[in-house]
Amino acid sequence: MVRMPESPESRRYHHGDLRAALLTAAERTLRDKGAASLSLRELAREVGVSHAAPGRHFKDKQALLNALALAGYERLGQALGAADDRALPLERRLTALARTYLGFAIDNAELLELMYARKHDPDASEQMAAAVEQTVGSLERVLADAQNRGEIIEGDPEELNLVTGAALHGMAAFIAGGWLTPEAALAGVEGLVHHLLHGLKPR
Amino acid sequence: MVRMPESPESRRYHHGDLRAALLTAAERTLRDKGAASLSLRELAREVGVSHAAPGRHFKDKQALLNALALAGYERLGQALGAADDRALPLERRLTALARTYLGFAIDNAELLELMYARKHDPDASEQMAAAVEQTVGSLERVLADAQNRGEIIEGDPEELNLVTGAALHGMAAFIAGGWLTPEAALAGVEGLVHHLLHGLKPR
DNA sequence: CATCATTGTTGTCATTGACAGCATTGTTGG
DNA sequence: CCAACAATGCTGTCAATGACAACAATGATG
Repeated sequence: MVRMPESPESRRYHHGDLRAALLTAAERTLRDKGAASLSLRELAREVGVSHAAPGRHFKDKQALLNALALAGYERLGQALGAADDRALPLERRLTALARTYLGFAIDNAELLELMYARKHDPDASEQMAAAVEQTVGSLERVLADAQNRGEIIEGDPEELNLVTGAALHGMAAFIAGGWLTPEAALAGVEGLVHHLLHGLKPR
Repeated sequence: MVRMPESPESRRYHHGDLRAALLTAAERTLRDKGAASLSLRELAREVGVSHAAPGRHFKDKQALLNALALAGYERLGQALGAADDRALPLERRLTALARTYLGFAIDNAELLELMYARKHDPDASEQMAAAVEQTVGSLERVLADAQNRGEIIEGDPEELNLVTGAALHGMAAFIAGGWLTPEAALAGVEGLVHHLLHGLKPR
């Protein structure tokens, strides 16, 4: 009396792609109910497996979160890469990049918070580092190009990356943290980039 | 065999100032072992009270975290206020402010992360909002003064606050998140402020 | 000093993450 | 074709935790 499939496709002993299913469910829960109320057992229930099944795919809860964050960075990196049009004039190019980043922050506030909150597993961070690099790389590329073209000042690229990155990151954090509404954020992008490029001092 | 004080002053039925003791212990734990491993019961043990005692002072765990964050904002706000010298020329004044903020981020990385991660209790946020306002206020004051003196461009103050605030916040987040070492951060402050004021475009 | 609000205490519950041991399935080499 | 064997799931169990209820000691107040 054990083998009694309740619906055609459910109840296979092997789920097929549990890992992916868990990640998907996790991200949905994250979006709906926040990172706090993310429980492995709850996920298992949602996906329809036993409470210990997730353990086969994620060593512990942190591993699940790491995977989630990694996926986030990959999507963000890809979005940024796709949004970067080298043909655009600097200010518009940067604005487009910023808009994309902030858009991601708006649509994935909770996820972004997760991504920021690294609990550096020294091994998981290899992949992570690569993913992060790809997101940061987009910005670096824009600035490097601009520097090569003489559109922005010379000087240590690291420093320029830092300023620009910090400003973008700060905005995104404002959004993710709820200090800034999506509307206000998007409305401010243009000004943000402008002021970054032109400075606050009168010319 | 119940009433047997193990040391002179310990073991009073009423702790005297449990609330404060809990907050202190919590902050220490936060600093040492991170926000994740912060348990009410553990705190109770450290302070030497029963596992349910904290419940008298904090409705639930989140309330404790809120109180912690609030205290953080108060300290930060005070530090910023104290560091702001209206007599200083703009760039130095701003740099001093930034240094103070980043210093706080360095010394209280975990706490800062807590402060960013608001779970808006609509009531607790009144006090919180006031505390936040005080920290943000420092920056606003500097920029408003500068604008009055014609040292920076005119235009919507909100927008200027946003850019500057985002850049500072971003740096602090980099520190709190471990992407930036304290040394690198402090070394970059000067450049950050400079680039903010003067812009990235050549003059 | 009798009453009552504060503040602690013990006891209990459901939930959770982690792990151990076993069961089922899929795969691979003989 | 099938006998290992690896992967992947399952059930059972544990200790820790947050939350709550009922009760006890203390302190404040009229």
